[in-house]
Amino acid sequence: MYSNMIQSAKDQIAELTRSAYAAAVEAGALPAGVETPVAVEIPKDAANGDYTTTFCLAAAKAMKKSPREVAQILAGRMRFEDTYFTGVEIAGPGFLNFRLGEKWYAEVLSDVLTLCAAYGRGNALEGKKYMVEFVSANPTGPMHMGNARGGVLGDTLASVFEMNGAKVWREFYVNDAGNQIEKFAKSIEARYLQLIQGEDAVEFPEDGYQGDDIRDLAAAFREQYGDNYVNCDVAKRHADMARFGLDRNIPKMKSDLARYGIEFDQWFLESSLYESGAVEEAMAILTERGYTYEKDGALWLKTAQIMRERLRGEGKSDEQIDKLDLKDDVLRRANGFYTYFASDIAYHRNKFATRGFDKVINVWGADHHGHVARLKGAMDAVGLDGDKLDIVLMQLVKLVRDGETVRMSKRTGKSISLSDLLDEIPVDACRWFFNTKPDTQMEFDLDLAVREDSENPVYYVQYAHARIRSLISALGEDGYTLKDEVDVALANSEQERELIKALAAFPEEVRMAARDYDPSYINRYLVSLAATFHRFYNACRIKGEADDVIAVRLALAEATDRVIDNGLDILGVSAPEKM
RNA sequence: GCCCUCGUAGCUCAGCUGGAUAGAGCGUCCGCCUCCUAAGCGGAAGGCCACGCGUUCGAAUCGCGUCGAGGGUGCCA
Repeated sequence: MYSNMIQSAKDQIAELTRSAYAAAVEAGALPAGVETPVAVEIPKDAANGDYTTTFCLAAAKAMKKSPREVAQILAGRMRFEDTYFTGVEIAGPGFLNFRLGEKWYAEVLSDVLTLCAAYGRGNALEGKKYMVEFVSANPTGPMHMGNARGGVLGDTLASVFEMNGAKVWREFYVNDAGNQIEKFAKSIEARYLQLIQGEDAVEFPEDGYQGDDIRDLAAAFREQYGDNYVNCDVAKRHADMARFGLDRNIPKMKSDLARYGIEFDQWFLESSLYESGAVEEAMAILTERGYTYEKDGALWLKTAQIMRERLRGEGKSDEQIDKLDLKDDVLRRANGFYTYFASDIAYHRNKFATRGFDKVINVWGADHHGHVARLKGAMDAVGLDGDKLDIVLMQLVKLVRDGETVRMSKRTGKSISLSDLLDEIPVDACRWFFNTKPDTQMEFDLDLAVREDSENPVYYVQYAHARIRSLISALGEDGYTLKDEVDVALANSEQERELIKALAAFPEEVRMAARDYDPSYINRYLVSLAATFHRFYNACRIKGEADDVIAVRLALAEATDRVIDNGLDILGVSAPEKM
């Protein structure tokens, strides 16, 4: 059961317009064969109707008449019985403006109250198996602001897909293999030996991880194993130290993310791809398909050729492609180790070929953008469809306090980690603020996020919810509860009509958030819904009115509350009863 | 050099597949509680939509170019 009353209204106008055109052709008033699509919009100014179509402006030329003439002819042939509309008027250069009738308002209200928690759901992605892979932070150290933003964004995006009917899998890819793990092990090793033999006796690797967290791991390792690893096989020492570090870091990441309300269906280990032979297998397929070659002792992927094929498919000319200066990529280094790219190909092949996802969305930091096209191309090269993989790139987060950029934590003097942030900012505010449009650089105002007042949009929305709860309970004490039947015609003030229209918009916002991979539609919508409610609350009293007026206004308040609840639920922000 | 993202009010940002006088919040100024939560509401001021050319009935929106900001440019992940 779904409801999208905006879409329903638009569909009706398109239908009304098309049949009016057909009738006009029949009568010989307009030429046949004009296929201009009927675009339906909601005018910014309600004075121009509740809905409008620009069909006459767009089709006039092909019909060899002025837009207003076309409008005249069509308007005269529209029948509004059993539609949501009361009539049509011609305006401006040739707009057809339609006015909603009671039927539409009544259906919106009853849909919200009937569907309850399901109101807002859509079927655009019905039956689709989606994966959202996000955060996937390097397990060699603490997570940073970018991971926090990615975590919230990915989690909310996943919820948005679910609301549109998809079956969604949330996944964290753990880079527990390869070069950086070796570096991780060597860093712990150096700190461990330094603890025992003195700082100066052991040189710290030049490209090692400098953070205190590595020192802590080394100390903990020593506490557990004493000096046993001083004279030990180096390979074993590295392996055991890496294992030790990961076994501490990964649970920490899980618990840090859990503080943000983020839970994954799976933590997928990169190492498992090596253990299962999936990397070898993917490389074999690429080789078999003729996309690899060996040079300088390394195994290379013919990225330039693959990308050329892909870009040609997108309609790019050879000249444009030449300018890109495409280069091939190393899959297996001369030292015998596979690159990250190689395991990533195996990983994404696993997502599609082994696990059968229809669509995979990866949330990445914008600094990875150079990798996007290559990975899509590599999917083509292993015989899959790179277009099933979409990457959401997020720009960086800039923390601001007192109008100045903050790079370091006050407390630790280090770059601010995801858990540091939560020590300072409530989780609701974090989830709200990080859920911004991914492709814009984000300024996170620490002063604003902690403010518990009207300047903070989280509280503005939560306040609307709390206000409604208290209103409803006050009415309940007077014996007024939600009725099955109310007369929407009594809710005919401007504020009431606007509120119902706002309620009707929710499913459409949920749909667009999924379409554009941008869950911040929900944030903006909720602020606007809350504002519409506050205006209604101010203009329309409830207590003390006639019983049937109380009934319909109470229903409006209930419905608004329901929608705010559903919206906040998608965002993972709480909806307090009292504030 | 080349590629990606961005440039809209003092600040943070909306503006959907081109549509009617360019929107919101914050900040500034002026009002509104004997009455359901004033964490609210109403009003005022504030814009060459970076700039130029083009496409069209119509451009903040699409195309090309210039300038500016951030990111990337791969045997790192």
